[in-house]
Amino acid sequence: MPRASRKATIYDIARLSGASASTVSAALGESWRERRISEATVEAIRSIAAAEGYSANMQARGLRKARSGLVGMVIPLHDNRFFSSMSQSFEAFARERGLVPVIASSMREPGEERRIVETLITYAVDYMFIAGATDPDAVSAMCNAANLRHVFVDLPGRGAPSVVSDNYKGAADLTRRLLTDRPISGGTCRDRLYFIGGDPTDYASARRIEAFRDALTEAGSPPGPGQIIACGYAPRSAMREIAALCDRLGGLPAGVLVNSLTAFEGVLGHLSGLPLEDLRSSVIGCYDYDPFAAYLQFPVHMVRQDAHGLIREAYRIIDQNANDLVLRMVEPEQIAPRTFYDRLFSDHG
Amino acid sequence: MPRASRKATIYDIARLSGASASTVSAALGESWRERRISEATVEAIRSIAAAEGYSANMQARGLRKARSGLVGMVIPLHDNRFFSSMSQSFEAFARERGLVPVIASSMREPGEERRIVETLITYAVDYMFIAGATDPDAVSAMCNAANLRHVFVDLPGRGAPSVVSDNYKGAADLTRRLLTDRPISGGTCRDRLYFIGGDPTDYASARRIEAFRDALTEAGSPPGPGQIIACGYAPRSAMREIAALCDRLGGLPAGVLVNSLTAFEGVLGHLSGLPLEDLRSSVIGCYDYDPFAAYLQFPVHMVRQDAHGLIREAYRIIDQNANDLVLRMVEPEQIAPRTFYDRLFSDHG
DNA sequence: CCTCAATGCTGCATCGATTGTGCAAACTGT
DNA sequence: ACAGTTTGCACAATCGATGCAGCATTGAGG
Repeated sequence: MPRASRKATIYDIARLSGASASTVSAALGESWRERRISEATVEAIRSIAAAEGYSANMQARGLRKARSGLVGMVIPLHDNRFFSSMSQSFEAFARERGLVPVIASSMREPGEERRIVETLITYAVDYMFIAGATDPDAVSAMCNAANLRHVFVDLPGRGAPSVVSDNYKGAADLTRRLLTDRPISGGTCRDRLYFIGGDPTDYASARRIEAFRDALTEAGSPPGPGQIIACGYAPRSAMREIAALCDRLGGLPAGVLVNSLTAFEGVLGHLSGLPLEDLRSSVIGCYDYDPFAAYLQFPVHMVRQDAHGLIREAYRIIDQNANDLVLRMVEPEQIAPRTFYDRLFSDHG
Repeated sequence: MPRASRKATIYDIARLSGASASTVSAALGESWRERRISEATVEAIRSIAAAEGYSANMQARGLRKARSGLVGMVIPLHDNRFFSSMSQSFEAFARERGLVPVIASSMREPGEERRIVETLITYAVDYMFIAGATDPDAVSAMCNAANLRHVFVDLPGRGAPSVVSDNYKGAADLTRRLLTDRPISGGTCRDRLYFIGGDPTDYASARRIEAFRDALTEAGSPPGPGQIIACGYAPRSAMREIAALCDRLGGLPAGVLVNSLTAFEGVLGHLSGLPLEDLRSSVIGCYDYDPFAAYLQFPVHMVRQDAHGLIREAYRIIDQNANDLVLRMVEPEQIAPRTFYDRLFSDHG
């Protein structure tokens, strides 16, 4: 039992075993065979190391080998179903490769994002994923200066391979589902579909808005100017906007496509104050998925993005050492109201 | 612009500035004043470093200083509202202190937990938080061997300071609320409250079960053997158990306290198949909080744990350098059905 | 008996940053 | 003008692990 407060080093093991530090290093690593250390010596050294509770100092190893064994990922925030799923997958794949994941959240602020990337570079992460980048070009510039391989996820960059959700297809399919449920009937504003939430300068939202527009146009009723209300992600502003919309129209419109769960929280804040009858005459869709939102007083069509698939593809790009500027698409999944249990249970057991 | 693919080091800056490496190191750090480097030299070195895009190599610094600037946290899983909130707070507090957070998930497996702690130790994290530890004693043993300060969160350990949610108070208050809503009336089994979900060997669940039992006893109706159904956290088993219970009783009981959101997903799978009338005659509580779950077809009393407060206290213990075996309690918050918006908006805006 | 090769290991420089020590030059006071 | 102090910096050791180059042994072959 090591009585000292300091951790044992290879020098301690060397002293205890009578071997040299380089032999200890080789014996504890993979290279002892090619360095012609006898099996007996290796065994002896290993048992002493185990007895001393030795474990390598990654700082020293990383310094010498110029790699850290760390993989970095930047996400906008932890406290979000989509991104925390990405974290979970990111970590699982990292462990599979014997790497240690470091996940940092940028709060969607370009400054914070840059600082995080800087930090990860100083820690010499072996490669990096950036999810929902706010300034992909700046990130690529920094990574290239540091010779660091990186992949953009969920929001593409021009400076590196990217893996994104097929926002266009997801939103187009969702819009078509809403239209099937509640076909565009009369010509009044109340008979139309509305798009609420998100930031039109945001890549994902822009694609979804485009799809919404195209799907409506394809159905013979291109959206008017007031039909797309990209009021950001905050619940509060979504609540204000849906209330204002209902005021303007004199009631709920035929359908609402809410862009993001946070905006949906706000919309719900308004809807929950309405009589159930009103809700039943409208159709609600939400881009993104929450199991409880699927169980509301009224049916909600949802889209579940494939966080695991996005990360899988990102790792695949890294594994293949592919540096060409690919833009890979991963399809989201449509979730019909109140049917998630079948899927959930067929997945897990 | 640095043409090489390698990152600039202090030696590069030293060469370019005509100063020595030690002067560069001092100039770029905090110690230049006490090392009596002239302000002019410092400025010159800093501008060259900036031009070269220099940033320190943390592996080298960490090796020399025997600290890494990393803080570790182990959580059971990322993909969970409570724990991802903890991640968010953990990261914010870490940044406030100029540290880099490393968060790893143990999947509630003791083996994985040990491996993660080992890994964090090899990366020389400056201190570590362990949330929902599965084997706190083993963790403490490893940390002590490595001379690593650590704090247990959400589930206490005997080997280090701990910060936990006041599970007893939260569950007792929730139980009393349910009793207020639906006072124990007749003597039949259907007129009672039931506790569903969680693992009785788990610290948090055990405390909650104890509180449930005490609150019922205090109300003059101690729970019978079948009234506490700790069937784990999986939605599937919770769904099976609530269905079996309703079968046994011939309908929904007077009230159900569901222990965890995941179990609640399962319960909901059953409840959603029942007529709304049946639900309205029962009262539902859930330990843990989800904004959408607060908007179901029927009122749900929820408990929101104070993830931010837990982490704040954990950091406070670290900051105070307090190593005595404190067990600090953080109170959860009761959330009445459908009232969360007031709070949400008063928080954020 | 001597050469040559294989075996099993050791020594030493190295990665990049920090820090204790030392040492000129400039400056102060007398 | 000279001792003593301050200023401003350079040198070199160090952190722990790695890997190249080399150096004794031992054994085989002629």
